[in-house]
Amino acid sequence: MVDHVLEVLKSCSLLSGLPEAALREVAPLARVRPFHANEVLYQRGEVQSALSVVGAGNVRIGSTNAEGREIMLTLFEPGAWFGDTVFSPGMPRVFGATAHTDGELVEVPGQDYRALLARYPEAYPRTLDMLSRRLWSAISIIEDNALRDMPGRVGRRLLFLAHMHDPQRGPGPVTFKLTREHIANMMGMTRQGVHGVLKALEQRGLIRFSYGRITVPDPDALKAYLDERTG
Amino acid sequence: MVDHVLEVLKSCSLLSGLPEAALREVAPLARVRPFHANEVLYQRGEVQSALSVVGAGNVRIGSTNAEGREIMLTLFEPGAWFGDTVFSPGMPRVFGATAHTDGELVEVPGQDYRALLARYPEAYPRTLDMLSRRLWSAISIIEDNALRDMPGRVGRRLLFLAHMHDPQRGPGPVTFKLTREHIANMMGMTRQGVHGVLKALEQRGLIRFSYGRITVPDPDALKAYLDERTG
DNA sequence: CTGAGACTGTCAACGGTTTGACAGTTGGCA
DNA sequence: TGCCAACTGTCAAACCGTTGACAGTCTCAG
Repeated sequence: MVDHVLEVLKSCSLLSGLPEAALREVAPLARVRPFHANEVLYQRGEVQSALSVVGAGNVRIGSTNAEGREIMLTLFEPGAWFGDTVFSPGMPRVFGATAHTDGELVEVPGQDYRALLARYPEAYPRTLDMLSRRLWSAISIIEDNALRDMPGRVGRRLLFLAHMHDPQRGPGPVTFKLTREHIANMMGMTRQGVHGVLKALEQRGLIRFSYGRITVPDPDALKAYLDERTG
Repeated sequence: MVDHVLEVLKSCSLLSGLPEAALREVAPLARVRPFHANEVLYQRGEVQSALSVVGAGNVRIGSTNAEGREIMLTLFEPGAWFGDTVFSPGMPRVFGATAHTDGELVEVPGQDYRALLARYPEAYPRTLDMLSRRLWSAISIIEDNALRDMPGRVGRRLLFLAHMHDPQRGPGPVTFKLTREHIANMMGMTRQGVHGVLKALEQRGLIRFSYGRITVPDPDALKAYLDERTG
């Protein structure tokens, strides 16, 4: 069990600045939490803080507005970390997390994680680097929303997901288990609007899709196309 | 001179986790850089990394697309810090900075800043906290863009600016030196579209504006109105 | 293998935003 | 003081995405 936790923690880029000995220290403090598709993992407003690492399956991060419309911010793959309040203890959670598929979470109590960092301060720079990169990603999305048209926004968001999916930037195809509606909720568009955009991208051979799935066969080609388009 | 630099550094929330002794150490290494309105301070792609603290005046952060349309992400006030690559040395700058008014920047070389943190590791938690909060702000904006309508987006962005302007959340009025076109560039809208939204908000007494200026007399009232509206 | 539920494709009508254009206003600078 | 450049208000037409609706397709559980 602890070995399994250790494997998951090792796979997490946020923790890769910590020596293995440190991970061995926290592994026993972590909790494994299996989840089923569409289960609510955290709700906005909860005050407990934990660092969650996706051990298996996918997790949607997002929130819901008063009318019940869900907005999805991103989709996390195994190895991804989240827990927006881990670095700001005492603050209520700003975003919610929902299981996208079956899977499991490894949760390190925030206090233990922070104590661990304090004991291994050499890991801080890496931690700041990871947070900082996540901030860039977020800001890039804001930027895209402001100055791209709809096909540009959707295409770039798919690239963003592809990058999250496989940070090593392997040039191969990437497939997501996303419906039109998921994408619509991610972009603040409608299902029908997404349909039109995806159809156009498909006709250029830049994406392919089937029932409940969408694949980017060549992320670099998609990126080249998007950069060429001004929009 | 060094005293003046020290004052600016002390005013910066990112550095407030460092003891004064630490700030005294870096102050001599910092460079004061006066600027004039609309001067380009940094361009996207530059690789040098520095932590910049606004000493006086306002700075626009943003970027430009291929057609030359500028998008503004935020407006920084004195005491604000930026320098997106400070925590990820070697990466090219992701955003550009332009002087919005006359003013001055205090620049600490990234290397010196990172070395200082390493020497005073007790400052790391505060640093992570600040970065983390900035990430929330960014994600909140993405969220607003996806699930609010246009008046909701503009109103919330004004609140965001008000918060940046005065993080102590004083309840008083806040004034920005922004044209309709600046706001349009910030929101990815047109000048005319912004006009309509602002006019509606003005009729409710939630904002006031004059030539090149816009003021939010009561941020809390604006927030209450926006929360009441679902959009 | 079969049915129910989830997902998808498509259409017309509607509505809100942009486009483009122009005149009026403001404020700073000579 | 007067001028010019920057900023603002406003309008109609064109455009694009949404709304709402419905039938068709796919998948998986039983």
